[in-house]
Amino acid sequence: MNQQLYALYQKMFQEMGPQGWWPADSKEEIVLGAILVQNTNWQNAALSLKNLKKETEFSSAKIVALPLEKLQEIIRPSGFFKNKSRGIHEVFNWLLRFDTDFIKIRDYYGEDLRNELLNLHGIGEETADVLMLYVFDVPVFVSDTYARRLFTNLGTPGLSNYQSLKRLVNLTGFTLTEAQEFHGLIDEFGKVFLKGNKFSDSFLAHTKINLQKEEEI
DNA sequence: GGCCAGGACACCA
DNA sequence: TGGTGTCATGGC
Repeated sequence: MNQQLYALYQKMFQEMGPQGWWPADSKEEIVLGAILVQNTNWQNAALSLKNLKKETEFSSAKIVALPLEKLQEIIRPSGFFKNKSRGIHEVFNWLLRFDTDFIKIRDYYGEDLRNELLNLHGIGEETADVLMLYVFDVPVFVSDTYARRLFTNLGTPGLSNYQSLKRLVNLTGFTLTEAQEFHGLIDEFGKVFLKGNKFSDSFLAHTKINLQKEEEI
């Protein structure tokens, strides 16, 4: 376990409290939200989710049965509706091959689950990790933009893309709940303190973490 | 009226 | 492997 990393998590949790990510009533809703929120804000994703719930009750069979044009119309508020509609159809067809049984899917693919997710159209590195963390209950690190900006501010150089931070972080020793909270805390922190260079005003202003250095030791 | 928000992908060198 | 253009909406 990386003590610096866990100490950071504890400090953020003490300051900000539990974030309760991911906000949803079902695993299916999390899958949909994860795709719909790509490169937009949660408010827009929520509009599409509201439409989808009204139309399908988040039933896998009903979602897959929706004509592509109809699905596009329903999710229009969250943007990129052509790409996202294709992704939703592809992912839910995949889920239906396992009767939308998420435990069965995780047990079937095991260590290959993340790669299997990446093979689905519309699921990239970040969304794959989000699904691992909140849908398949695997304690992984989501190395998203806010995470990279946070660790850059904390003193880790060279975080130019998703993999650059992802490969420096492993959450060994974190429970599932802690890993889920960690991602929520990082993103909520980002919304408050990483816009307009307000990091120096935050409670982490004097915290230093160089994960690269840690890796070399 | 431009900028940004809880990215992914095709294409290129 | 890594960089760039494109996809689109809603709120400020």
